[in-house]
Amino acid sequence: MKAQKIDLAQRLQHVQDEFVELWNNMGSLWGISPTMARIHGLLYITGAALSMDDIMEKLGISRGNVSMNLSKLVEWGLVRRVHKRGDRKDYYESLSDVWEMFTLVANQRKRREIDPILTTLRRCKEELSPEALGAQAEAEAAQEHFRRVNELLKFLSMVESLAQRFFESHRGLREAVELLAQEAD
Amino acid sequence: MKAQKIDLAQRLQHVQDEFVELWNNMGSLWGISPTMARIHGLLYITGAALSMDDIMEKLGISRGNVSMNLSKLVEWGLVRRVHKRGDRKDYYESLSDVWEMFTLVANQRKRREIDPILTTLRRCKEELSPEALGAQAEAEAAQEHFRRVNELLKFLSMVESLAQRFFESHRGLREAVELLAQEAD
DNA sequence: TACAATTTTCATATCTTCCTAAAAGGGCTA
DNA sequence: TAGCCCTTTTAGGAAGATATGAAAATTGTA
Repeated sequence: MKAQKIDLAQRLQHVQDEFVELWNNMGSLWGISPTMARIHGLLYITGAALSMDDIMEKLGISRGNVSMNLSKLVEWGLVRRVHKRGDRKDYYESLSDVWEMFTLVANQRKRREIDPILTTLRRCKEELSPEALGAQAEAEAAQEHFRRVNELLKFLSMVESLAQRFFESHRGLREAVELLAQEAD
Repeated sequence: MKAQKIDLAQRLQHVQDEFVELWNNMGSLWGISPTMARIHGLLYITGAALSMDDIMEKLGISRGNVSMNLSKLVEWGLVRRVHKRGDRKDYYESLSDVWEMFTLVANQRKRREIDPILTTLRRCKEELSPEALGAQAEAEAAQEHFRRVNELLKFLSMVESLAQRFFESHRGLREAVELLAQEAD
């Protein structure tokens, strides 16, 4: 029986390592740094509230690094601080709902990356508009530029409005996915 | 009239610069390197077939760099080589359809990032299955790990099957967007 | 308030990624 | 096949991103 327990612990450990490594790679997809992703992966897979020391030890990274990345994770909303009575340490635990996590990340990225792009694109369009160019707007080159900026703007505006609708909560996301899945039958 | 033409050229130049800079930032969102993105941005906004020398000059980057990034762009399918009769230089031109470009990028990322993740996740699930763990599968920790891996797997499988359906061509993407937009009314 | 336990900050060090310049490669044309 | 023109590859270096560790700040307790 003892041997079995040790065995189990090892197996879990192994799966955890594999999972953390996986999350590490997934960081680039989510637009977060690898270490931040690893910490989150560890918290997600274990499902436990861990202290900084736990994390330092399990991932072999320094205290400062853990501290900085944890505070980013908390800021993103993927992880929250929890306290244990009679213990002065802070503990951290991951959200457990995959949909919710995904939605949070998607929203962050939208706000931080898509929105500024839209602003710039609108300005470009402005600068190429007939009002700004006057008679020169007739020029072939100007028209081509205008057309391309506009195409892109149309596309991204659409993406943005859908995101608005479906990504503002994880319920919205579920709804969207169900809708699409249904159609796929 | 002359002054106007010069003026127009300057304005277009300015918009191009702004656009290239924008694309540069967008690189991270698409998962391509900033320079690769800038080159593509330039080709997209000008709508012209440019030579390596043109690109080197307009973006101020070295020949080797342009060469490497162009070949990646061609590999991704975002840019294609074109030849001009009586000219030994290669020229490069971007796709013009925004939907098509987006679909290409999405597919690349799926293949290169999501698919490997799914493979790993399935292996993790395997290792945590009752078959692999036997009686130990009853342990609370094992069950929690299993549940979490499984949640994620379900989520990503769904994403993957939707992507299969809707991202395999840009027509599919349009279809999906229309469906969602409709529902949003 | 003083002390001890934690966490955060920040200057420094390390690592990775990207870029360049130069050399090698490939293919026309004469 | 020699010479030219253009492209690709590569080794090394520069810039940027990340991690570290120790000092400073914060927090809770007596």
